[in-house]
Amino acid sequence: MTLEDVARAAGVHYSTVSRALDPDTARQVNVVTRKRVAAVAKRMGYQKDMVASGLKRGRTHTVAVVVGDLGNPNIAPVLRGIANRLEPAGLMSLICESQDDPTRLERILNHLLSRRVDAVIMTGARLGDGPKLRRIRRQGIPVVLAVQNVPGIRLPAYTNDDDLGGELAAQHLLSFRHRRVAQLRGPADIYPCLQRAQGFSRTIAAAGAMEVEVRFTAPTGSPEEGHRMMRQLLDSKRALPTGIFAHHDLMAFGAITAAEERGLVCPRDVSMIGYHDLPHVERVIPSLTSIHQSREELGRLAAEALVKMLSSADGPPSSRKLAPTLVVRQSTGPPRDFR
Amino acid sequence: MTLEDVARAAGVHYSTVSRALDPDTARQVNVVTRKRVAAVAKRMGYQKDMVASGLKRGRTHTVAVVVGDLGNPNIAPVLRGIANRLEPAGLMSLICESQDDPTRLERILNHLLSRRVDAVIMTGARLGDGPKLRRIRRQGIPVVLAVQNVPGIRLPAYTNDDDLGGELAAQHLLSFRHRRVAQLRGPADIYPCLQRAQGFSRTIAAAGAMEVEVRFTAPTGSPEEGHRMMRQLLDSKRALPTGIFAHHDLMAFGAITAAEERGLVCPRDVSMIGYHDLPHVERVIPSLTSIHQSREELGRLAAEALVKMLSSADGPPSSRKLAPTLVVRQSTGPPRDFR
DNA sequence: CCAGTCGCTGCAAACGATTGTGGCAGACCC
DNA sequence: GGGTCTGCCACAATCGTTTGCAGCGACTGG
Repeated sequence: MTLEDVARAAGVHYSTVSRALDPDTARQVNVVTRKRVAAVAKRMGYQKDMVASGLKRGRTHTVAVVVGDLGNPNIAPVLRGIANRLEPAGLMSLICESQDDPTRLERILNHLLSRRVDAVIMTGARLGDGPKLRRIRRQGIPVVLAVQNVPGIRLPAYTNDDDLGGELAAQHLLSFRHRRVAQLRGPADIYPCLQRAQGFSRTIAAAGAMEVEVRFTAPTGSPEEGHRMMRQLLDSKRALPTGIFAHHDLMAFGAITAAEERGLVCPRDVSMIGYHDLPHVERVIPSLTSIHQSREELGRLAAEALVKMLSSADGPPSSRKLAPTLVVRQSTGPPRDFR
Repeated sequence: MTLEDVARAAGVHYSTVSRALDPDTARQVNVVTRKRVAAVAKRMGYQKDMVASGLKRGRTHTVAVVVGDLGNPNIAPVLRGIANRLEPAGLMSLICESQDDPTRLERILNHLLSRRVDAVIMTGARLGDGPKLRRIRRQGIPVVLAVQNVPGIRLPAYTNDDDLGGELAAQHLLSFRHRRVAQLRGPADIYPCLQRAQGFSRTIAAAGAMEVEVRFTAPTGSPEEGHRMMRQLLDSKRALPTGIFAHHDLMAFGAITAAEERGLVCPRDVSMIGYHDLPHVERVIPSLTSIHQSREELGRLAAEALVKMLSSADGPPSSRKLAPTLVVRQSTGPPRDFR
């Protein structure tokens, strides 16, 4: 079922059919032929071949969405935000998982070039990914970052303000008069984690409180890692911090478990604050104080920016940082001394 | 950067380059020219245009994955299973969200035809979707179902055995000697929910126990719906069941809350068993007894089947049903009379 | 030595759409 | 009435690959 079939049935040349069916060129063909062609096309169930169209026009109407880890439950809402915003623009998302592996990412990006995607949304950028992304950009393909930013990169980015998130966590602990705190850090090559750490440390230092350094950073945000890091704190000869900021809710869970194994009770003996406000953390025991941030909105903004970049020639849209909020629940409270 | 550019640089005709670079035809060209061409292509960074190739060959190397609701946290692992299995076959997944709307689904499927996708994985099939899917199938495009099956459809399906899941839930309650039970049902046009209900009711009836009918089914599996349905049970003049099977963990949460609002304690006054074994339900209070089923594996199987259908001409691969398992936690126990 | 074969490569026609160009009417102006 | 303009449509080239076919040496067997 091609243009030619329709043309034959309608008694016109196939180029006329092409023009008649494309809203942008439809006015070039007489209204009566246009109607006739449209009717015939509809009756025959003609559907334009997007592949052929893509070859000729150089537009595939496809946006690649690169995800670090599809197992991460935080990512689904972002994908949804992206897909929903892309759809009215006639675009679709091609999903690829880099599995947080630079070599894989490199291979994937090459493949995407070969597929002639119109644009790329990078949701799992790590610190070393800048050059790779710039290479894509230089090929004339718009690239935007979502969720995770990379410092020093000149690409539109739609992220949460993780520095502020760290600050909120610190302020919350300070408000309970914690004077000795620590943080369980996420991966060192993820910029948001660095920012959380920075916002937290800065605020703690400014208040003259004491931050106990934890040497290691977690390679992933799993409960096991949280458990391991908390054990390290518990096993060290230093006095235990009374307030702890985990860079991930799951790490907070693991840390709480580790504390409980030593007979410590949260929040009586140690306050714990998580990050991400995962669904249902309000029902865990103790319900987790956490930092809430948007996900679907981030995807929507990133897609929005891309649609703009694809349709207009003016400069790249500006980045945006969304403010996270603190959700206070049962896992934080005043330190023992103040009860 | 096209075949022609490479050909010029290598001093051969571009058709020779095409043959030299395709492993399937490479043996048609002399080994020394082949090496030279390969070297030149590599040096120039040539990448074949998949769009043009797709037009000529009629293969886009793209598989559409239709998802009912991207907000559902259960879906991400399925996508991961799909993507991981597709990747080594050189395929990529194009994601589309039907938002559980038949009209939208229709539009999406048409669009997919226009994009000439190689195959379709349908993860969110509802009861009325059979004809639409058959239409795609008739166009020669392989279709497989994942997660949600549809009765009477002759398509390979990779699902969990929800009838068995219902049976397990019933057996568990019976093992505690519950004699009066009820279920909070999920959407009526989702086959897995029907099967859960059927497996549950059958097992309860066979044991001679009593199932209290709840008239309504939930349009979604949200906590609010669970709350609403539980309230209905509590408000009815009939004696309250001692064991309740919710078709979704979130509905179980809502139901527990509703019970607590009436001063009932779970599991002392009423046992609650959920479905899906969502991440972290082991930490909620009370930790939820639930039915665990696979997700990533389902995606992997569906993708596997598609790859087979695309590469070989023999009949459709056979469907598979994975057995769920019961995970016993704190939200279930013996009814009060037996303590 | 010649016909037949074989290995290699070039030629050109597709795939299905888009789009610049040109031609043919009819309308219009003076 | 001749010239110009305008509206409408057909023609054909093009996007970058794939692939059947043909040509052309070289080799081989009789």
